[in-house]
Amino acid sequence: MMNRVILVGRLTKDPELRFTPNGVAVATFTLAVNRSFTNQQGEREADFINCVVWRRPAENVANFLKKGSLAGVDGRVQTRSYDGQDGKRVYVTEVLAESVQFLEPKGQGQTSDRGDNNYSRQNDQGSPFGNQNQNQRQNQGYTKVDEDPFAGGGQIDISDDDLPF
Amino acid sequence: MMNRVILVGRLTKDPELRFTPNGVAVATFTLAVNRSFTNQQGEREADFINCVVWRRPAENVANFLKKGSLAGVDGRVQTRSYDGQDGKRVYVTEVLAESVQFLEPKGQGQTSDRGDNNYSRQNDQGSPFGNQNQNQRQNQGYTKVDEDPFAGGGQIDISDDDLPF
Amino acid sequence: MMNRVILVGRLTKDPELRFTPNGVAVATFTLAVNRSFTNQQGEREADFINCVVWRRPAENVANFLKKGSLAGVDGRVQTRSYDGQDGKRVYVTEVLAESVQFLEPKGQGQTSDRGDNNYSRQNDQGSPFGNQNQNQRQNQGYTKVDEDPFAGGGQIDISDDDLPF
Amino acid sequence: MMNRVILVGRLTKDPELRFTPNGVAVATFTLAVNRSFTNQQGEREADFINCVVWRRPAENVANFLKKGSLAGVDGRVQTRSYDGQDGKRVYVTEVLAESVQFLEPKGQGQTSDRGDNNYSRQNDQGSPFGNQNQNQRQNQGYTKVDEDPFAGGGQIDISDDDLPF
DNA sequence: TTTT
DNA sequence: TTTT
Repeated sequence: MMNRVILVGRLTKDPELRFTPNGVAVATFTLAVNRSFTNQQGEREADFINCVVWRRPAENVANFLKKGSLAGVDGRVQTRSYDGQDGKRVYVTEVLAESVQFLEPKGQGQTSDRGDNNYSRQNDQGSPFGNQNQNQRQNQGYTKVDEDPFAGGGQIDISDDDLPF
Repeated sequence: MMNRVILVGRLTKDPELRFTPNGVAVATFTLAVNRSFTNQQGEREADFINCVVWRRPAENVANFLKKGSLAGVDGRVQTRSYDGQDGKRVYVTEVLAESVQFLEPKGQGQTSDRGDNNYSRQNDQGSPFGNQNQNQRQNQGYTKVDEDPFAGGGQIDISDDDLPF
Repeated sequence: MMNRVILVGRLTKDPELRFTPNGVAVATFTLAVNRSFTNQQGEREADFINCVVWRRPAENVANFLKKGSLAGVDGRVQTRSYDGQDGKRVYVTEVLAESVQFLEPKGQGQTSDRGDNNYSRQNDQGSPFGNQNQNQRQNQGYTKVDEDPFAGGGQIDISDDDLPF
Repeated sequence: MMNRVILVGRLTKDPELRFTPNGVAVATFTLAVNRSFTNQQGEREADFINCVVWRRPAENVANFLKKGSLAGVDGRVQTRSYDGQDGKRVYVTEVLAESVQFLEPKGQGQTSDRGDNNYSRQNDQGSPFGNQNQNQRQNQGYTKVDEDPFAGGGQIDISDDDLPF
């Protein structure tokens, strides 16, 4: 079994940083990756790929990337599911970034690599995108770190069972 | 911009082969890729990744792979969206397989590689999964190739605008 | 069998463009890819990876990349061997670039993708690095395209048998 | 900077397991990866790619893989150089395997993944292939683990400076 | 015999 | 509901 994804693209908006109840950082962002070919209408389309990154690299992403930043992701494809508000199961496919590379001219040389720390690969999992997948409108309960990461209730909807502790 | 995915896993069920109104073959299948680590409960989970493949390799997939087959995929992450039956937009992330490798002991050496043909990369796109992502139960309108690939109305819900003609 | 390489790094010097006797363009360059970790001495090392690219993308590489350019490569690992001048066999491992991405701020959006053309994957092979691997000092017989690509004798030391004709 | 390689192929011979003076295991093997296309003569060629793997996965490789085994490698391209016996510098390009997947029917589910341990990515480096690259004939000074891994002098020609201690 |  |  093998599972490897490499992406280079631009953030569609600022990354979102959240924390689990245990204080583990997790950042989410969407990469727009322009296709190398044009469609029937001669337009160059893009894929908009949701990415998740945990711990130290998550903090680096939040600190160094913003809307429009060029970034590279090395990670795996991850699937999960949850019960939607209308009662039916929703399936989500996203990219778990194991390392994130900052490719902006000024940010060059910056790396956000989980290989720099001591966390085992087992740690990188979970579902920091809200239970709405690409629909993150009702995330108002979550706290972005640059606002108040430890604010009461500023938590992510991941049970501790899914977390690396 | 770069976008590359490599997967090795097993088909969760037989692949589905369909044809566009213009007779272009497209196969869909889901790969179960076991994770290399265990979760909090010590269980080894898997990711279930939807894959799409077009034209000649699609036919090879339909002919040589079945539920449980070990296969490798080299392709890209692709996103698309459609209007769900409840009126809200549904976002889908899947893998566009550019080549599929048959890794079964007997099938070794078999390849389904889009590089063997003359189609440009522009051709490989579209959305052969029904409009339900991992929920393909109501695909009754589509024709599986091993039933009657050219049956009247046996078509895929892709507008011709999305197709390589 | 699967074989996929993705690199992002900087050209160590200007790419070299040559032509086969049949006029097929081939460019070679070396990517310096900084490692994401430091060595025992706390220094960040790099890998210097030889890359080869054929035809249209080769010309794009020669036209748009130069020493220091940030570039992404999507390709395969390729090995070949030849008889060295001292009579013993020399083994070479390099990267056959199937597409090259220009990641410089000004060059953004520029792509050199073999998927844009009609060449089959079979075409991308051969050994445009001189028979000296990383030692290209005696390339004086080869003609760079911006000098005179079709000058008499301005050829690459590849037999026609290795070429896509 | 990004550097990722994924290979699936067969071992050309039994892997070789050695130990550094500090007792760190390192295995080397060559993967034959058949190309997906044929050459001018209609023959299907292969690339013969040298791979290196460290520590626990190295021991798993030595224990579970042998000549002819189907294996998958996820790693990076690594270059190094050394002074050849004739005084000139020799440059080597090989694959540093970060995880190795056993794809044999019986070995399925077996994984040799460095993500299962606590070693940081910094640890995975060095040059366990003899100083002859693809020419490993005079390795008689190294000790294969299944002979006597801790025999006096059974060491690898890596200075401690290159090792993770 | 190397890039920023 | 998207990036340059």
